Amino acid sequence: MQTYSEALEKTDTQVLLRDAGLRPTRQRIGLAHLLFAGDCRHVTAEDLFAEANAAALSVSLATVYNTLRQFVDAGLLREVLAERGRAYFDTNISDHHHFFHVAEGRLEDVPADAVSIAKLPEAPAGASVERVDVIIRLNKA
Amino acid sequence: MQTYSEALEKTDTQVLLRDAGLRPTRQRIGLAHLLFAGDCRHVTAEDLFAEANAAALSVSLATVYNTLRQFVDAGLLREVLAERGRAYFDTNISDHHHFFHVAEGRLEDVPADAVSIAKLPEAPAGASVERVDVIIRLNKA
DNA sequence: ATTCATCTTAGAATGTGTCTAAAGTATTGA
DNA sequence: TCAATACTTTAGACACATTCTAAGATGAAT
Repeated sequence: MQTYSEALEKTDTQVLLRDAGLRPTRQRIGLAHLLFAGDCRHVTAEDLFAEANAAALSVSLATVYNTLRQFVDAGLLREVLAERGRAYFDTNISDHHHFFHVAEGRLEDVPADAVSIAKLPEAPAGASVERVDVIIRLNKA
Repeated sequence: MQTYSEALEKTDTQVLLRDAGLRPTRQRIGLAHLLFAGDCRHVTAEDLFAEANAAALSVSLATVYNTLRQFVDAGLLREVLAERGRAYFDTNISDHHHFFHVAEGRLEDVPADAVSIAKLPEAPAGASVERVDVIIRLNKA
């Protein structure tokens, strides 16, 4: 049995997936639900895989990787590179920046209006700016 | 036979290493020479390994990795994370930022004075800012 | 020269992520 | 509703960058 609000959320998730050009399969719905249900989050593929298992969502690790990549390509997620050899996925796709707690390997959002970039160089000839990533690396005080 | 200027450079490299608390071994001297002889550069471990081989410097891949890490720890190099699964090492350790040409997988320096960050958030309690990385991601125009 | 700590190395191991090909599932059209 | 079709999922193999291990080599100090 599911509640009315859960049913609504599932429906919303299906619309989200369809709008992104992705078939709403059981796995994608479940993963999207885990990712987008609560507040904004920063997860690794392994994190999400573990969460899915814990939530009794049967999904393979390969599908978690495939799905994360599809969500990034569809603009539902943003990939953040903060640490050697591991990708983080951020459910907050609005314009913003990041703190990275080096010792803990943890990302934290910095609202766009907390950083002001007063001057940026021109893109070199033949190139255009896709995005400006600002990562503020933090140590223990 | 080596020229006077090469001898001087080798000596300088040895001083550099000693000052960094690293024994000036044949491998470290050779790699430092490759890295710091010319202009500022952005290399991967494999790049440097290939270059060493081409220069008839006998060194193992493990040593290239070890050495790059030691140079980063000693502040002689800066590690730049711009691409999933691969680390770049920048011989320019002065305060500056980067363009990243996504299609080519290539980094390009942006002088510090070409970017002006007018406002930055406070570090969260218990943390202090180690560095602010700005990466301007570029696509083909 | 001898000794000792440090360094290098080959090869194994790890960790993250991708690929393959076979079986499963959603969608479409009759 | 039922095939037919196209897309998905999956286990397991694979690829790649990087680190580890332990044994031999080298540099530094006496």
